[in-house]
Amino acid sequence: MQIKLKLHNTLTGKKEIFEPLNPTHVGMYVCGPTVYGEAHLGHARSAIVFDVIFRYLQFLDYKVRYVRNITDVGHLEQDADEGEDKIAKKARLQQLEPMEVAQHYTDAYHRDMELLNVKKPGIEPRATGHILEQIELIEKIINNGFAYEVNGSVYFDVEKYNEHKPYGLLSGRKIEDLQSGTRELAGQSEKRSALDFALWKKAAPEHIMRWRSPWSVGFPGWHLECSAMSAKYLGEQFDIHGGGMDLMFPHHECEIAQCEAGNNASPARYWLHNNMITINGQKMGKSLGNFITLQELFSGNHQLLEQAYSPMTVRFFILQAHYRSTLDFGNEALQAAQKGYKKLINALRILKEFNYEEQSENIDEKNTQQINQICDNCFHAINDDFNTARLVAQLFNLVKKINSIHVHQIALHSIENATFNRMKELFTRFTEDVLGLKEEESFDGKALINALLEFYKEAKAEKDYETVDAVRAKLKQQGIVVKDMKTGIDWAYEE
RNA sequence: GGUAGCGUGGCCGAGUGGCUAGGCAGAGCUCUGCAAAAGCUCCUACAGCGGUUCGAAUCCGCUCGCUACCUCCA
Repeated sequence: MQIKLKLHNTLTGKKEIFEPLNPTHVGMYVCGPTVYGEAHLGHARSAIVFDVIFRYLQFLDYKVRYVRNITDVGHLEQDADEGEDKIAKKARLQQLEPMEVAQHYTDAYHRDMELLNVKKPGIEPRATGHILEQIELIEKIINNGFAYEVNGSVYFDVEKYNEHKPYGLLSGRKIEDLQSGTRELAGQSEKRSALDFALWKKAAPEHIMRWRSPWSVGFPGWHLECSAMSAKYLGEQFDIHGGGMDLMFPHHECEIAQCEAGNNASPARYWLHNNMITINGQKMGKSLGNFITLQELFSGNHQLLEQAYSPMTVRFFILQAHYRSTLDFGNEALQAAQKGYKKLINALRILKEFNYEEQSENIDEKNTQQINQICDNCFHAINDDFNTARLVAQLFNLVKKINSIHVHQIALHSIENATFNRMKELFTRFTEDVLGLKEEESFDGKALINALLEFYKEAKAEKDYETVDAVRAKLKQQGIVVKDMKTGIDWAYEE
């Protein structure tokens, strides 16, 4: 069965059949986090959405080069002309080296991503490690006449660029509309137009993140890193560029302009944007201060949280919605996700234990046909712009079949052998390999040992030595020895 | 103000012209020492008003409500 993968391309506003530049390889670049704070639910969504896309492309046997950057030169805060680097600001507050702050939050991000079972990208480049590449790109843009230098800073000339190629294609904006929407800062700006953006900024004396360049000692502009790093690792043209919808304008728009102006090529063929997480219908974000960090979610330590939610619950919650829809946070929804996740994972466990031996002579045509249909539907769902919500729905249809087989309402061997194998393979691979859901052990091993020791104690009191020996043997199999001491019963790891 | 989008059953959330998504919650039944799990059944909605159509949640128009982007943000 061959259905083509379709994806929604922000650049065209349409669903298109995915055709990579090279039929066997895919290059994908996703905007990663700016590491000046703890990762929150929004970061998780973006990471998980593109993780699933990465996983599914691999499932389809593409060789994928996945690049997700770490932004450790912060973007400018507030107005460009008086901006202070976010990382530098945080560093001053905490009396730390900027790189120390960046490292701390990078580590925190990695820790959270690992908990969420997000695969590591193939390359995770840092902006500070690619200052030279950024300088080179600026030089190309200047040489092509699309940037100008003022007092050691370099700005991108949006109007000039717009004469060459339309600016605003990605976000559906027209330069006239943008111009009417901005107000000129009288005399304060070095920029020729309010729409222009910085490629290089001369550092003020107190600015602690600084590098030498042909123009000044300073730091690169807000959008440059992604252009420089994607070109370096994926080439001037590659297949997929992803990120949050909030990055569409101006970040991705500027990226396109920079690449066109410097390399004369539109960087990505397909632009994918995930929608926002909302909280009471309002966007969750750093700027609004209404975000919930992943650590708070995992620990339940937040005013809005009624309980802790495990990483897999969070992952499942995100996958139950399509990535281009907003997803509203709520305790009720998270609790529903928790139950749903466990239902799915219980079925997976059962399925793995089925032992199909020999096909019976009486084939259950109806169920065999239905299972095949559901398997087909799984592909239709995921191939339709990575619709994980529909895929999950189909997997739950299989859960019903799996559970019915488990309680012998459907006879295992009445399902056609090939169909059973197909179900087993697809259910497992879609759940684990594509959706990235895994079994999460929610129990406490030590509590279980203590529970067993209760029985041990009771049996001993009743002089039921058969049970006593059995319990001791079972625990020993797990490398636990029971210690009968005068002071009470205890256990230890077997030495 | 400009641009884009959204409004689906108690909750979350798919669906873009006919073919009851799915999860959670609720009700009943089966199973069962009790309970749970599981299965089956039920609850069958598309903001409002008009229009197009044999047929609309789905297309068009209007009205109401909400949101996002235009400034850093996943």
